[in-house]
Amino acid sequence: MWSILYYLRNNPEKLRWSQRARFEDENIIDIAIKLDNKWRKVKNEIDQMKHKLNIVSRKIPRLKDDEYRRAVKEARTLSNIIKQKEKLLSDLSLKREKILRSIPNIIHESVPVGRDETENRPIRYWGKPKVSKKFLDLFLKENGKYNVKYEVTDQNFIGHADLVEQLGLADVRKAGQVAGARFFYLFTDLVLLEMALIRYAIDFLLRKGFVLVEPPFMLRRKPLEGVISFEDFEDMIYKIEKEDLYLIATAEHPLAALHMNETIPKKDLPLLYAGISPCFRKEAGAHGKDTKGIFRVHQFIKIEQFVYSLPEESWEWHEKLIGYAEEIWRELEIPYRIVNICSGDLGAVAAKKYDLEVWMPAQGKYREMVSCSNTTDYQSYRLNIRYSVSRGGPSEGYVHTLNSTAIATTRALTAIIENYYVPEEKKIRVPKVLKGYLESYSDLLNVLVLD
RNA sequence: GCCGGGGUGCCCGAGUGGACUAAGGGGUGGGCCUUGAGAGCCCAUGUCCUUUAUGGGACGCCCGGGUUCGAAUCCCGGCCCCGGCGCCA
Repeated sequence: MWSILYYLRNNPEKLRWSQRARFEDENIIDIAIKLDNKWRKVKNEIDQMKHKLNIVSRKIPRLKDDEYRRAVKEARTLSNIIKQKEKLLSDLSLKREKILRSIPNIIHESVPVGRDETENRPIRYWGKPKVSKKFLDLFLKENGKYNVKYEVTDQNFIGHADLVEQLGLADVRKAGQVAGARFFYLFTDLVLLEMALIRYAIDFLLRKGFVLVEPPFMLRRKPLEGVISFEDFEDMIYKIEKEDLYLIATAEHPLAALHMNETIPKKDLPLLYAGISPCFRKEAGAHGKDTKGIFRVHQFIKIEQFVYSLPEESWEWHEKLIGYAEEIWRELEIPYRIVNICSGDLGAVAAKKYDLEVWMPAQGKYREMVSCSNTTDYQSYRLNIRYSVSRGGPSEGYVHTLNSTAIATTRALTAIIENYYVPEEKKIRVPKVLKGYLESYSDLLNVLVLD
């Protein structure tokens, strides 16, 4: 049974608590309960009337003359009453479904309760960030109370936006003229580095047992509604004019839709998919944020981890997915921290979310590179994805779905650029794990150095 | 884009206005049989509702409307798939 409906009928207090933790309307739960009860009552009434009608209707072909006419008349009357009542029911049913779907995912107990991103909780650190003196206070204020090693330096780091321009790696200004803000042209070195990142992430996930998928880059509204919430539509989704098609904002969307309306045999779970796709985002809710460079852009390429799991295994998988992302960033040798996103900052879809934030020396901050969510049955309910004991058997419940970034190219590039820039040489060193992918181009590289 | 054919359960496939069961086969789960396996036989195998019943009921044949006492079946609109033509990286 869908968890929202289960708790609505058996333990509504849990839903009220979740709503409170999210700083969202608690009354919606009681409205939903009332609507659900009313709907069930009316449905039951109609079912009984339909039963009567079916009995009359079925005997009609065996009747003659007066009996026949009487029965038809009775059936007609019943039929009309039912039709009227059904209008009420379909109305109720729509309202009920709408309100049920508007309830955000139930937050997990381990999610810190907090109002906004300032209350997100760092849970572990890796690496030793180099902190410029001018950022030290800020750094300590945010991270000082946690177990973090760091190194104070006199060095003044240059931001990636300035670097790519100075080194001729990208042209954001020209892209602005031809496409608008938050677009970019990347040139040889950066494109090759991007390709290397992609190849690296793909190879990494293939070794972990993921099935590599290139999904549709556009989706119809129906499947998209199953994987994102209404706000997401407004804030991030581009629509194709005059068609029922939307550009995907991440491979998560088509990967979740891959098993739409299916019942998956238990023994096939978990299903692990590594998606590769471009991602298109309006970034509508981000005016003025990260306007320079290629940190926050309208399009990028992303390698995404996506898992369908049994409900009882999804929390284990959540830890594994963030673990894989961490492995990737450890291998790239860039300091990071893992943040447990607090209740108020959690989107409607996720029950719990970890961000992996890497150290950006020029900003003096950790910045999000990876977002790893357990969406439990939020998406699987909407997309009708269940699991069963055996192939073709009756379903036992909804699967859980999880998603996590492996590598989002433009962001990963900014992290590499800032962390691997060697000012004395005006060069960018290539992380060890990527060298193998770039060796064959070594004589063509202008700014990247393989050592 | 145009013309033609099609969409039935987990799969194949019958059914073109009314049998209180969507035939039949396959798959899957369980049982019987067997020293064990296989074969064979039996049962089960969509969703929802029902103040919980070895119970009862509604719905379900691509989606949405309509006609009818009654629709998988007839009508209208949409989506998708296959074939042919056109266009095309």
